[in-house]
Amino acid sequence: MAHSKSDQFPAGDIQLAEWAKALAHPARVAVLKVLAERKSCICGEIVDVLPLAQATVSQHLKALKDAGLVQGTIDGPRSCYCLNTEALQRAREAMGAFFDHLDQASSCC
Amino acid sequence: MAHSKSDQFPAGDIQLAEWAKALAHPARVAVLKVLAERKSCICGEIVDVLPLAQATVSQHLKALKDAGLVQGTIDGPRSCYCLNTEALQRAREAMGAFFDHLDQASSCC
DNA sequence: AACTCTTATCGTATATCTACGATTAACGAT
DNA sequence: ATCGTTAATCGTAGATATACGATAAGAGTT
Repeated sequence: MAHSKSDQFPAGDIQLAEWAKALAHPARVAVLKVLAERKSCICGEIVDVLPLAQATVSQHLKALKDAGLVQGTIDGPRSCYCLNTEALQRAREAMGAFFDHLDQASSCC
Repeated sequence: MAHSKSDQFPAGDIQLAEWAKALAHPARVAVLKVLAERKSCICGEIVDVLPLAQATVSQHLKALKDAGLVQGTIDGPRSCYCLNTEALQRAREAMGAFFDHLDQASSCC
C-alpha cells in the first residue's frame, strides 16, 4: 500500500501533480517541444531526435497521452501525435495559479 | 543503466524536469501551499496537516529541499522550513517560458 | 500471399519512489 | 544527568518508472 495515499489529497493538488509528473522527465519535455516546433504532427521522427530507443519513446508518448497533454490518432501505418492545446492551457493556468498562491509568502529563515 | 540517459538532454530540459518532479506528488504540492499560507515558517505542523507519517513528510521535505524549492534551517530542537522564493521564481519563469513555447503550436489531428 | 515499414506492446532488468516503523540525534526542560 | 519533544535518518517492503530488445499488429506495396 505504498502508493495509495494520494487519494487523500485535494483533487486540485492531485491534478497538478499529475501534470507535473508528465513533465518530470527531460525526454517528455523534449517531446513536447518537438511537437510544438513542427507545425504538423509527426510520428516516428521523435525517435530520431531523442537519444532513446523506439520502445522507450513510445512509452514516454504514452505517458504524455495518459496525462492528456498529447493527442494521438492512428493514421495508416504510422501514428500521428500532436499537442492537446486545451489540456496544456489548463495545465498552464493551474501552474500559474499555484505559483501565484506561493508568491504571497515572504521568506523568513 | 536504466536511469542514466537524462544526461543526454539539454540542461534546460533537465532543470525543468527536476522542478516538475518536485511538484509531481500531491503531498509536496500541499506542503508548498502550507508553507505559503502561514506567514512564518513552520516545522512539524505539516505532519499534522498531511495524512502521512512523520518520516514520510520528512522525506517529501527533503525532496523539496533537494530541488531547491524549500529552505530549511535547524532551529533548536525543531526545524524551520520556508519557501525559497528565488528558486520558485526561476521555476515559475521556466514553466512559463516552456508553455509559451508550446503555445505557438496549432493542433492538427 | 509475402514483404516492408512503422509503431505498440510484452517481457525483463534495474533504479527510483512511496510509505512506514524504529531508531538516532539534538536540544530544552526538569 | 535524565527526560521529553522534535525531526532526521535507517531499514525495509512494495509500487512505479526507465530503458531496451524482441515480438506483435497494422497498413501499404510488390
